[in-house]
This record gives sequence, C-alpha cells and structure tokens, in this order.
Amino acid sequence: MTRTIVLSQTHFLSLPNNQPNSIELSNSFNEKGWLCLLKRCKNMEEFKQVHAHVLKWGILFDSFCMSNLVATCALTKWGSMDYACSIFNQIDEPCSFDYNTMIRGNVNKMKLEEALLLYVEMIEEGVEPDKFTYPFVLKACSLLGACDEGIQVHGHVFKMGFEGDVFVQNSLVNMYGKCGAINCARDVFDKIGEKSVASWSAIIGAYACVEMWHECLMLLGEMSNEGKCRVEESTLVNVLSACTHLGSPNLGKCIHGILLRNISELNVVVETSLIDMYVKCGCLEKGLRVFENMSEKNIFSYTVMISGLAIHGHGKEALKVFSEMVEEGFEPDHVVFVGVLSACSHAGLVDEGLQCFKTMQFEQKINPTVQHYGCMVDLLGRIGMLKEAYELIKSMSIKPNDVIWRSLLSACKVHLNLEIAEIAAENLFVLNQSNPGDYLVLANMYAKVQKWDDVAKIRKKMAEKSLVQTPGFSLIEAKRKVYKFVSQDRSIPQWNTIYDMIHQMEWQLKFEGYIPDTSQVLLDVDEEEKKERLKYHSQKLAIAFGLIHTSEGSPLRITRNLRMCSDCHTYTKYISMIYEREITIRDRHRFHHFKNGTCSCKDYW
DNA sequence: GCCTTATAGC
Repeated sequence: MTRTIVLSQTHFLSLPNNQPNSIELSNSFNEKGWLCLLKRCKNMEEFKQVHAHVLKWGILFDSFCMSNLVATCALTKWGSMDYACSIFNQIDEPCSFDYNTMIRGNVNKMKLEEALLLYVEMIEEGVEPDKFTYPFVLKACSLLGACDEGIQVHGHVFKMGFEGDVFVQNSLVNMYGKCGAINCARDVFDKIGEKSVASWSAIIGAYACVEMWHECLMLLGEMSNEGKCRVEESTLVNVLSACTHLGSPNLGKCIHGILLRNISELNVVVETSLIDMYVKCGCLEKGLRVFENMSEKNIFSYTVMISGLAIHGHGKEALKVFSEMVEEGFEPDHVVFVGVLSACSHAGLVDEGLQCFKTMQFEQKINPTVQHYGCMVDLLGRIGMLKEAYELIKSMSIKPNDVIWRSLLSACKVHLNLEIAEIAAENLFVLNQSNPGDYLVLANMYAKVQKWDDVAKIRKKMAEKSLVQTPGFSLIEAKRKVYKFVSQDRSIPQWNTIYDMIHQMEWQLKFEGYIPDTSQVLLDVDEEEKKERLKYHSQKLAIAFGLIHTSEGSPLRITRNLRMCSDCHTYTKYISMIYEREITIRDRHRFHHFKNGTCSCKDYW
C-alpha cells in the first residue's frame, strides 16, 4: 500500500514557531524535505517565507537542490526572475543545467536580451552548453527577430556537434522562419533525418511567417504523404491561417474534417483559428456554430468572434457577445475594444460606440490607441458627424497617423464636405504617407463641385510625386483551387474566354443602366482608354471567371488585398442582380454581401 | 532532472 502525502508548506507555516533556533529541528527535516516544501509553494510570498526558514536554520543545500530552487523561481508562473537570479548567484559553480534554467526563465518572461547575455556569460565562464541550451537560446533569437545572432548560434550548434538533434533542428527552423529567412529554414528542415510533428509544424509556421500560403498547404500534403506522423492541432493552426488568407473556405473545411477525424476533443487555440477562418472566409454561420459549441473559451475566442461579426456588419450581435464575455468574468483588453468599436462603426451604432469608448477609458482604464481612434473617426464620419470626427482627432492624446486622416477623408467624400476634406488631405500630404487614392478622392470632390483649377493642381502634384499604387489582386476559389487575378491580367490560361465573358456581361450591364465611373481611373488617358482600363479590374476578372467556372446560382466568394473601388462596387451590385448570384467579397476592410442589386455595407465603406 | 510547433486588432 502506498500512502499519499497531503501535507503542504501551508501546514508547516500555520504551525506556531515554538522552537528556538535549533539544529535538531533542521535535522529532523532533511534538505529533500525542505526542497519538497519549497517546490510546492503557490506564490512568491510563501516561497520567500519558507526559504527564510531554510536560511535561518542554516540548512546546507547541495547543488542539486540549489538547481531545483532556481528552477522553481525561474519557471513557475508566479516565480520571480530576480529571486531566481539571487539564488543562482549563490551557486559556486553553476552547471549547464543552471544556465539553461536561467535562460529559459528569461525567455518565458520575455527578457530576451538577458537570456542571450546569460548564454554569452556561460561561454565566457567556460561552462559547456549542451543540447538543451540551444532550443532556449534560439527561441530568444526568434522572438527578437535577431537573425544575425541566430546565424552565430547556428555556428555554435555545428561546432558543438548538435546539428543532428531534432529539438535543436526544429528550433533552428523556427528561428529562421520567424526572422523571415525562409530559405535557411527550408535548408535545415530538409536535413532533418527523422522529422517529428514539431518539425513539420515549425516549417509550416515558417512559411506562414513569410505569407507563402500555398507552400503551407503543399507541406501539409507532403507530411501526410510521408505518413510518418499524425497531425496535431499546432500543425493545423498555421494551415488554417493559410486558408484564411487565401479566402478558401473549402480548403478550411477540409482541415476542419482532418481535425475532427484525428483529434477527439479540439482545444481552444485550434477552435479559435477555425472560427477566424470561417468568419474571414465569409462563412459567418459556421464560425458561430463552432463558437457556440466550444467547451472552453478565452479572450482570443471572444475577440475573434466579435471582430468577425463586426466585419460582416452585425453590430448588435457583436455587442451581445461582448457582454457575454464580460458576464463570464473576462477582463476586456484593448484588442477586444478594437473589435467592439469597429462593430459599432460598421453597423452605424453611434450611441453604443460612443458609450463603449467611454467605458473603455473611464471604467476599464484603457488608454485609446490609434486603432480605437480610427474606429471612432469611422463611426462619426459614417453618419456625417464630420466636425465631431475632426474635433476628436484634434483631441487625441497620440499623434494621428495616415489611417486616421484617410478615414476622415473618405467620410468627407461620402458626405461631400470639401472644407474638412482639404484639412484631412493636407495632413496626409504632410505625413508623406499619402497614396494615389488620397489624391484621387480629393480630385473627385473638386470635380463634383466643378473646381477644375483645383482638380488640375492635384493632378499635377500626383504627377510630380510619381506615386506608385500597391498592385491590387483578387482571389477566387473554384474546383478546390485558388486563382489569383491582377488588373489587366492576360497571363492567365484561357484569358480570352474570361475577356469574352466580360464583353458579354458588358451588354447586360449597359441594358440595366450601369454607367462606368471613370473617375476611379488614375491614369492620365482619354475617356475611352479609361473605360477600357476599368473593365479589367482584378475583381471583375475574378467575377467573370467565377461565373464561367461555378454552377448557375451558386454563390461567389472573392478575397481582395485592397479596398474596393466604387466602380467595382456598383458593377458587382448589378451583376448580383442580373446573374442572380450572391457575391461575397472580402476587402482589406470588411465584407460586402451583394444580393439582388444591393450590398450589406449600405454603400458606406 | 530541463528542450521544439499554435490563436485576436483601424
């Protein structure tokens, strides 16, 4: 029969201290016993109390016990690195284990420079690093994004002969990935003899870091072809993120299937990724279903759900989830408030938004960041409270950035307020962060009120600056593959069928009353040329492709890297009506659900 | 005695 010992340090501490300082007592309680008590402490206070007893009675700990003490202070949740350090300094000849512990503790607490300095100290003191040292040191490099140091450490790994250790190799893959050196990551990965799940997860994560999403999917395929390891949640989280970025709900669904077949109970992290994937791929309902069936939720899950509802324009529901979160006892942080405020902004819930902004500052004591202000400017701007929006910007405790001024500018465009638009534009130009779109908005506004001189001035400024626009693209999924289109694209296979389709659509559109909005074309070319340019915007190519390659009546889903131009917006509204298709488009700002000639954003975006 | 992989935001 074995007996379970249920005594803890609290029992010890609660006994009255009737004994004088006697050696006898300490003898009756050997060092292993003390160590046991120390390791079972629940916070730093308790630990210090028990440790004080140890010191008072002059207990001499051997190096094994000292190492354990350092580990307890450095690695437990409640531990203090300062205290760990003070014990560490009492060790006469710290071994690699002690250094490893200290390095790990510092990495866990994000004291990354300290971690690297300890590694340096270790070498200088002549303590030989072992194979356990490198994963921690490399993690410090990866979190710092310190590629140069990482390369140096890689050299040490070679010299010490640990280049064949799978833990070290995985850590190297991770380090190179996080530093963006994808080729180096791949080199290390290819040399791993027996790849573990963590190896695959690390390389997929590395490709995710550099946003090479197709490669993430390919690697998952390679991994299952090899058939040596089973996927884990951590492998698939990055793959889900690839699906999200590719805007591919069908691939995402496959991953969901793999998860359900391989893992009995999904954890919070992967479920949160699933929600994020579904929601950002336009399948709000599916995301909600996962959310509702979660057995455990954390602040990430709530944030994903709230901002998901926000980008779909479901403000009221987002606020409901937010109050649910608060009722469950979660402390809202600044990120969740970005979601809440953007929900109010996308749905035009002005009073609620203003209320939340107040609550955040005065009840939750969260200082607004530029993102919060951005939401508020959007919110006020949307319903035409432009003066209030401008006043808010002026009252900001931090310097407004280009995003803030651009929000104000686009609100001015919608409500045609030239006076404030000029202020916003001027600030954008001063910041030197302006893009061609900003000039264009202002020029269009001048054109609307027939101020042709000003239009010319703006055009001239644009030409002088020779501004380059980020190339826009649209992604669409058909037959389990994701296709990418860029404006005026003729490099795609069968481009002529797509262009034929565009021409066919043109006739129908004209008949229904669509008029191309050539003010969206930035180039200094004649009207006819502008119309030609407008026809082949990436979104239109993707729609034409979708109409050809999907069955009649089925919905189209498109993902864009930039915001939609207003001509594409109008165009898509007409197409949804003429071809009786639901078209869901995610741009970099939100979702647009086109149906029967209208859009869920109510023409404000 | 210690190690590697994973989730949110204008």
